[in-house]
Amino acid sequence: MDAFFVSVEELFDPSLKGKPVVVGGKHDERGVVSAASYAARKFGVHSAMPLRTAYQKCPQAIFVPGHPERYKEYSGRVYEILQRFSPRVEMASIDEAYLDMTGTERLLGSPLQAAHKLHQEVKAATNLNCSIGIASSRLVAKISSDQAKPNGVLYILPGLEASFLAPLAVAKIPGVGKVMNQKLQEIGIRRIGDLAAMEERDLERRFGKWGLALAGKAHGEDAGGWFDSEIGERSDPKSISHEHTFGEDTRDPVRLEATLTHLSEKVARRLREHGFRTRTVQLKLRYSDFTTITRAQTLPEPTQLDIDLAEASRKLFHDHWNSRQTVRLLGVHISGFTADETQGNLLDGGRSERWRNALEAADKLRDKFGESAVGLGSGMRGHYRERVQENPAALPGKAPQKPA
DNA sequence: TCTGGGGTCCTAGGACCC
DNA sequence: TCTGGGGTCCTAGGACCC
Repeated sequence: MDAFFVSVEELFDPSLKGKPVVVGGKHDERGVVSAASYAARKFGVHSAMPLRTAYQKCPQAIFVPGHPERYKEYSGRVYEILQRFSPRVEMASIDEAYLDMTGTERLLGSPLQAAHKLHQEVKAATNLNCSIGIASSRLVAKISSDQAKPNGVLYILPGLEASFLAPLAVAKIPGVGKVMNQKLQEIGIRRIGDLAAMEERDLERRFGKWGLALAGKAHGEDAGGWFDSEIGERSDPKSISHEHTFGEDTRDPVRLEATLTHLSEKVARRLREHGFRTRTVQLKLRYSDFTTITRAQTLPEPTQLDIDLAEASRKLFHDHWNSRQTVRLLGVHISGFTADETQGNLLDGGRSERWRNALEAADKLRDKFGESAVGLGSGMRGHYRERVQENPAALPGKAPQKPA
C-alpha cells in the first residue's frame, strides 16, 4: 500500500489531502514518524525520524496520532480482495502482501492482467492506492513493487531479474540496512550489479552465512533469510513483548513497578489468546543516556499467568536496576512457548486454577469495558497515580469506569 | 536531530552433558 | 597433568524490517 497510514487518515479527513502530514504523534512528543505524506517527504521527513526533528524540518506539517484499529480494518479489507486472486496469500506486514499466482492464469489471465485487475479492485473497494511488483521470486517482486511506487504496476520478465537489479543501490535489498550498507561501501560495492560480480566464496568469507545469501539475492534469488518459506504458511509467534517509553524519565519505584505489572498483564493476555505458556521472561531497561540492557530468566515451569510474569520481571528489575540512574524505557518480553495443555495443576493447591478463572473473568471485562477496566493491584496503584498526574479530575473516587 | 513499538533472525560465549 | 569433540540450553546484544 502506498503511504498507507497517511492514506487511511485522508479517508477519515479529506482536508489532509495533498498537505504535508506526519503520522505518529504530536510534534513535541517523544516518538518517531510512522508515516509521512509525499508532500511532507519533500521537506526531508521520513519514517523512523524523531517527531521533533520532523517538526524542525517541516513546521507547517499536520501531526496526527496513529489509529492502529483503522489500519487493521483497512488491511483486512485489502486481504479479503487478495484472497479472491489466489489461495496462497501472505500478509508480510500490515500494508504488504505476497501472492503466489501459480496456476491462476486460466482464471485471471497473464500476471500483468491479473495485477491490473487487482490494482483496480483494491482502489474500488478501499479508495486506497497500492503498487504491485510481479516477478519469479519474492525478492524481485518486492523490489519491483518499491520501484513501481506510487500507484504503479511493474512486471520483471523471467530472465531479466539480474539486469533489473544491477543498477539499483545495494540498500534496496531487504536485509541490507545502515551497517551492512556501510561495510559494502567500504569494499567498493555500491550497486547490486557490483555485488553480483563478486565471488560467492569471497562474500561468504567476509560476511558468513549472510554473505552467501547476499550472493544469491544479487541474482534475484530468494535463498536464505526470510524468503525461504512457502507463501501463505502461517507460523506461530516466537515471542511477545510490550514496552513503554515514559513521557519523562523517572526513578519513582512505584511508577516503575506499576509499569512492569501493566506490561506483564498485556503480554500474558496475548499469550493466553494464543493458547500458549511461556518459559523465558526478559526485562528491557533503558536509562536516560539511552544505554539499554536486557536481562532474562527462564522459569522452571511454563506459565501463562500475569502474576508470574509480573513477579519475574520485577525481580529482574530490582536485581539489575542502578537506582542512581533515571529510567527512560521499560519492556517485558517473553519467548520459549509451549502449548497450554489446559489441565489444572493440582500440585500448587489449585493456585493456577483459581488464577486462570480470575484472569478469564478479567479478560472478559476488558473486552467489554476496555483495557484499563481491571488490573493487578500494584498496577492499578500506579495507573491512578499516572492519571492523577496528568488529569487531577481522574481521582479514584471519580473513576469514570464502574468496573474499575 | 535526540532517538517508538512490535517483531525475526543471527552470533557468540558459557554451562553442562555424554 | 593437560585438556577432545559434539550436542543442547541459556543469556546478551545487535542488525534489520514495517
